[in-house]
Amino acid sequence: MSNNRSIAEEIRVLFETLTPTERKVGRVLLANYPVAGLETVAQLALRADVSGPTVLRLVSKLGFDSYTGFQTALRDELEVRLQSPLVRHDPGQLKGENDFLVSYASRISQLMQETIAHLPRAEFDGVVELLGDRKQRVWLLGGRLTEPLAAYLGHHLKVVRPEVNHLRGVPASWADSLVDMGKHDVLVVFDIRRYWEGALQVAEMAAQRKVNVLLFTDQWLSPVSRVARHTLAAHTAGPSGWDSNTPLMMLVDAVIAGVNTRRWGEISDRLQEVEAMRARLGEGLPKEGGG
Amino acid sequence: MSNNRSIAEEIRVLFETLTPTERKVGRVLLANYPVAGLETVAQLALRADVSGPTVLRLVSKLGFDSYTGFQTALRDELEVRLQSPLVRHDPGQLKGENDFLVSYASRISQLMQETIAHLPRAEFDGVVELLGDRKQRVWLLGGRLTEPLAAYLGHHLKVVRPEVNHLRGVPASWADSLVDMGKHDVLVVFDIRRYWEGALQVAEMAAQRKVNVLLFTDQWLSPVSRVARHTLAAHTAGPSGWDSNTPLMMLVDAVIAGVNTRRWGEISDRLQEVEAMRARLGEGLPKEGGG
DNA sequence: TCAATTTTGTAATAAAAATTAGATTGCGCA
DNA sequence: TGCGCAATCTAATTTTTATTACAAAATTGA
Repeated sequence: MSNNRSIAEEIRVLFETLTPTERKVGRVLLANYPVAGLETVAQLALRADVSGPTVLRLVSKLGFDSYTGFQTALRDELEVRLQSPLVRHDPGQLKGENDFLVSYASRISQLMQETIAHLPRAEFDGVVELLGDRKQRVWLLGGRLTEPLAAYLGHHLKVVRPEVNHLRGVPASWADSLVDMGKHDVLVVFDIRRYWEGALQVAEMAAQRKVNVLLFTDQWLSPVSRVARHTLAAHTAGPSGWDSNTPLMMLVDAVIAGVNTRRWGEISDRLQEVEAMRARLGEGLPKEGGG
Repeated sequence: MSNNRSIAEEIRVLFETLTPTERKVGRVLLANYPVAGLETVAQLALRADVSGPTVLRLVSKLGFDSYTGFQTALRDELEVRLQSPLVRHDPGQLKGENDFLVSYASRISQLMQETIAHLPRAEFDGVVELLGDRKQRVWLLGGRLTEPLAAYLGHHLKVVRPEVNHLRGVPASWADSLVDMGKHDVLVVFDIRRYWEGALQVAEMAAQRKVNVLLFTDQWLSPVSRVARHTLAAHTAGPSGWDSNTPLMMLVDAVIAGVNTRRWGEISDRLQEVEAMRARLGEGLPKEGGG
């Protein structure tokens, strides 16, 4: 209205000056922009869990003298946006304070692109192949910071295949598992700087027993790569020195998507079963299951 | 109503069978899809130079029993379209494996951009502020799939501040912790679809005790957002695709980065410095090499 | 703690919209 | 030419929706 800022931006700018409930509306609007704003006042109010008048007050603060006017503006914006096929996000348009987040994201995007560019396809395929193979047993091992990633991968694999185990607790206890492993086992190791001696030892022992060792690591390659059948390296050096594990997460996500997509035929049945069970169990505990 | 064809397709299919004036409406609708359909009957009628009832008749032929229902369908379509579905388990889509990784990465990049673009800066600041405040105690709570993310955040926070706790085990045991919480506690909740009832209950109880509830969620906003002091929403994926938690991970990473250096200006400047240096050094990242 | 102020929701009201009924127009065909 | 039928519009009606006024609740500051 007043200026040429988009309504979304206007919301962000005003955000701090809004009352708590008005912020709720703002959040819903931004999180589902702009569709949420095209609903009726009552619907939007319901979504945001506030009353109608609160929605109207926010719209008024945004500079519109009627909800209809607000919607018209949204539609006009949308029309322009949908015309040009390449949506221009114009990250640089927001000046000053938003720089940090925006450049953070673009930096990580860049890291992700690098990660992909340097990743041998054969390695990726090999990993997907092994993890999708139901005749293999899967064992997951993570370091201090990568443990969560291992758990995340485990959760997703458990949905689509049996025999997914997570190595936890003290290293000594892993021997029990290790002694039974052979060429029908896959050991997935996560190891990034600073590399962890224990991981190398376990991986070496496993490799000796013909276990298929898969490695998720950073671009400087954990020594585990020497014994790994396949290695996936993510570029993790974040901005300003500290590491970011987001690119590694993307690799994990990509592997999950790869397994799911490639094995879709096989897993779709299993997925429905799992869904049904989960529904009956009433969306159970948040805790990891196996071990 | 009808099948799973998009409304636009439906119009094209029916086009031959339409009366002359109804076709006018159809043309306007297609030419300005779907925005034209989100206007009022009268507005659309005016655009197409027909009367209101003609519009209604077309809508009726499309299989809707009310104009409102038609608009709802349009909005739903639009919602899906605007959030760029990630990986569809469309077997035909996965032709060249090479494409898979590249397009996967670029889609995730896009999701990350969207995430950032929709994120109210005040929310991010508020989260960093609270998590960086050493006078607060921090409690982490994750759902089935987000538990690892909570753990990841926890690991990093522990490095830079005391009093970081992870709520694990059965929900009942959380009561022990909950009873001691107050306005000097921060409860960080991770909750993405499908939302978890337990998380809401805990968050509600916590909020009642004046605990600062922080929420990491997806763009559809967990109900926890109703009681959360600050909400960070990541754009994950479309309903038909596989969810990717990478954008959420990026948010976590960004928050960690923010907490690590509470001084914004320095980060921002440093970031730009690093960028500039990198440009001048021509991509000076270390190549892969043995460890 | 209590009063002042802001925020928020409820419920009544006004406005606008969708829908329907019936009249009118336009068109093909004997 | 004029009858019959489909297509379309006008205008009345009903329903939905936005809006407003006011009361309740929450928050703030002393």
